[in-house]
Amino acid sequence: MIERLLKKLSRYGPPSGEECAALSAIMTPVRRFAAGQEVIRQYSAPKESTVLLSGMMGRLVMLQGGTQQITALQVAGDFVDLHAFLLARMDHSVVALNACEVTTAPHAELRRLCDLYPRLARALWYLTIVDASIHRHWITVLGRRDAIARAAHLLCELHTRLDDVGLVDNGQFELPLTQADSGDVLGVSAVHVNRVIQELRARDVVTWDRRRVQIKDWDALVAIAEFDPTYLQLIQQTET
Amino acid sequence: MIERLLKKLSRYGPPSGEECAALSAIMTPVRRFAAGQEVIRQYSAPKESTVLLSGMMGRLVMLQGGTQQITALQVAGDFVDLHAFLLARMDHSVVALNACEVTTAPHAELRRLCDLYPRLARALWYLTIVDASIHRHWITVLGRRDAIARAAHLLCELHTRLDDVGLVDNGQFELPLTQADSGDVLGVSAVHVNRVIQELRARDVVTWDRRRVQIKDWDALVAIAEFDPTYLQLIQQTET
DNA sequence: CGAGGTCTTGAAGACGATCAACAAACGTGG
DNA sequence: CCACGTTTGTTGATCGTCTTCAAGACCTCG
Repeated sequence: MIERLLKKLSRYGPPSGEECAALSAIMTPVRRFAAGQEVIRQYSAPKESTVLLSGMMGRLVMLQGGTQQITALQVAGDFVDLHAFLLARMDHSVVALNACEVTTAPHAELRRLCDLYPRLARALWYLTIVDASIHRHWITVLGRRDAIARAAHLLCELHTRLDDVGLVDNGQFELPLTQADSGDVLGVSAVHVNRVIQELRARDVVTWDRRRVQIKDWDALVAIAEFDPTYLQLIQQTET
Repeated sequence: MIERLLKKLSRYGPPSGEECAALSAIMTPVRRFAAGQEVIRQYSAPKESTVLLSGMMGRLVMLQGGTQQITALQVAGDFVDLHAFLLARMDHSVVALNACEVTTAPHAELRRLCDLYPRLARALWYLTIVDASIHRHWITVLGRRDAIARAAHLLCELHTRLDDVGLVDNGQFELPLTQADSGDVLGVSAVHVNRVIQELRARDVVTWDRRRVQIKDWDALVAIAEFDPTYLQLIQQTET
């Protein structure tokens, strides 16, 4: 069930069969969420952490004045709120962007496993650190790049992350974000997202129609985004 | 020596005397850095992690075209690059913003302690998660707030974090950032930083002169920044 | 006292926000 | 299966924020 998660964990150092089995064993039955549903509520204090099995979710912060910001996107195999394992309260909500399947790991069980298997604990820790690396990267994207580079960057990142879990088909993948949602990710208005997409289309770099993206010129997209996937930490680590 | 760090760690759950002693014991002798010095080089693979004892540092990413972004500021007591413990390569450099004192913890020793003391491991993990929480918050600040709110937010955050380690004196603290540096934190040009500071001065909210900031109207500053310190996680956690 | 860094100011222009209106796609119920 | 309402996407016009460039003033430190 959680193969995709185990694959990500193995990037830090393959967990033993025993560790994999132990982690799999504490997972609760699959639950489903419809597009738009709130999976985790801001300010709540969950007693379990959620693994996304399929679909896409966003971490959403509501601001006064009705504006909102999506601080992260989660794809299949991500441990969506592993940080809640150690943090008292959620500082954001998590919403399903399309139909999603999840399973959860009770915090008490996680704690037991972390005490028992220090290397598994570090592999989980590692996941949260990769998350932080992605956050830092988006700080530079939002701080220093214009709208078209931001949009291109989003597509590059999602292409790479989705490809990693086998969800890219010939340069084509599902992007369940409306243009308004994309604006909340990129920190620009929905109208401007539209104009930027048109620009990308005009340059024959991508097509982006009805929640499906097709990359037509990867190199050009990478150039616009100044994309360097290092920060995604998709290469194998070696415990020194 | 690392009292400030231990205090931060204790927020997750007071480490035992044994854990504190063990952590203190692996720390290397104090090293000093001058303002402007590069403490950790981007793309390097450090074999030890750095604790900032005094001074302030910034995590800096260089971009093509000569622009740069500071993705985080570190204050006394911070474990500056604890994430490097688990990450193969630094995706950014760390520079001293004023005269700094540091000590370091060799990764091999850290690993040994984490195997030995699972609760200490979780407290360290917790530190990296608070870092990520701060990153997420800055994503919303950069994505959704204008320049004056960003500047006010920076001052609010630094006031709160510095106050936490006893470095605020009557609303006054040292901010060793030039206006150009501040621009690299806030994602705006140096010129605009200047204009925003003048606006804050004109509104009688702060004085900010020669690396010293004096908060004159905290409530007004908080209002401009829409500052809510929850994300800094400065309240005591309780392990459930 | 001179030199380099930092701060300040002005003017011009780019980028993106906002508002408003309409078109296209979607989904829901009759 | 169509009708209708709602959501999403598209376009144009106007306006404000912030960038860029350039120049001068002010510190600070050797």
